[in-house]
Amino acid sequence: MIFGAVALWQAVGWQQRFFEKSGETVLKKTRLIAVVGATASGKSALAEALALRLGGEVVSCDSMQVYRGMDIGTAKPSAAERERVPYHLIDVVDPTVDFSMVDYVRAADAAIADISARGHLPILCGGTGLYLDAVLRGEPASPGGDAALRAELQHIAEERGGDALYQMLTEADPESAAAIHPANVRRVIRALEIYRATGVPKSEWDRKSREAPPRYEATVLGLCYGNRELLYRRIEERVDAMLEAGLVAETKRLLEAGVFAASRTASAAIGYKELLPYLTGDVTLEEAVAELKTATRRYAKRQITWFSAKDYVVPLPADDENGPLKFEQIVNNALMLLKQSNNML
RNA sequence: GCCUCUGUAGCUCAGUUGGUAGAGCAGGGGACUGAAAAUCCCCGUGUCGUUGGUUCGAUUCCGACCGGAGGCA
Repeated sequence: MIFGAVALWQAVGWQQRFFEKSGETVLKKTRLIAVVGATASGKSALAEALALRLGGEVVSCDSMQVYRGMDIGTAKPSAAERERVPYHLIDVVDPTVDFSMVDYVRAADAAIADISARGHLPILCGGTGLYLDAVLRGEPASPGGDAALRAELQHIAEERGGDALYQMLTEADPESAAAIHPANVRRVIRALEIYRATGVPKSEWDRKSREAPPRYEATVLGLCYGNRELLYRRIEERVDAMLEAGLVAETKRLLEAGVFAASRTASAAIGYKELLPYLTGDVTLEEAVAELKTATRRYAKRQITWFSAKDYVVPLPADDENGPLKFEQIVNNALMLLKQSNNML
């Protein structure tokens, strides 16, 4: 019964199309699905299985997989996996480039349009919640920051302290100030930067983009674990596997290539960041690995918090009272949920 | 076998001149609109090893016992 539906979807095609609705010609939004969840929750395998069954192509939704050369640490799909299903937005920039949310949205829009135009189903897959959010909602209405202004504000924070900077924001844009914690200097700077550049409060820009209609007809599946211990075990195993696959050597290579000194974002990647002190001889490998596992667990926790707060995420359990579910079971449940989501047809 | 030190939160430890206890780490919860694998906020009740005794009251003092570390033999 599921396969009947699939055949129909494929026959119709996924591309954007117009249709008549009470005498008006309306642009039908492009259909896509997304698989999200914490790191190591099993997103990639599920996305691949869905792509194979639904005639889809995977669009990575990951802030670090975009970087070339950062392969093991970011858990990119293997060559074999990339042969089975087409992948997009992996290895698109050099690690020295500061890639951001807006760059991602533009690249993702293009990839989605391309996949859809070929009659395939775009399947976003990844753990960078902000990026997915931005794709669904559109890039922020507020303008990008000016490097000189940002540097100036950064300087003030260092010289006079974060409180002084926050005081400036309170005077210029009290509404945004109320929503930002004074200790979160990075956010305070961003809000000030927007206000200085446009004279309009950040909160105003945000409201505008929040009210924009959804850009895609999306179903978002969120892999989740009732028993967090299970997820943590998977994280542990995955980190060990990465080390076995040569994560230390990869980190060393990137370090020697000057990548971490040159980039702001790539050098923040979990895995490399924790192994660096080992390579410089400041901690033992054992200590570095323990730190890496801890950092990964905390990252997973932040992802869980993010995704569980999003009302568009449809929970897809990866376990039950008896332990982990079989992979085939998860895939079947996913297909069922996709079928049930009433905008799927 | 004897002597010394030690046993307090998942871990490492602090502390109570006797009035049932607190830090760091781990962990938990949350925020998040151009750095997001980032950034930031909030959260500490545990048979104070066991068991007797002294005491109005013991985790704190005393004894015994059971773990652990070291020393002497």
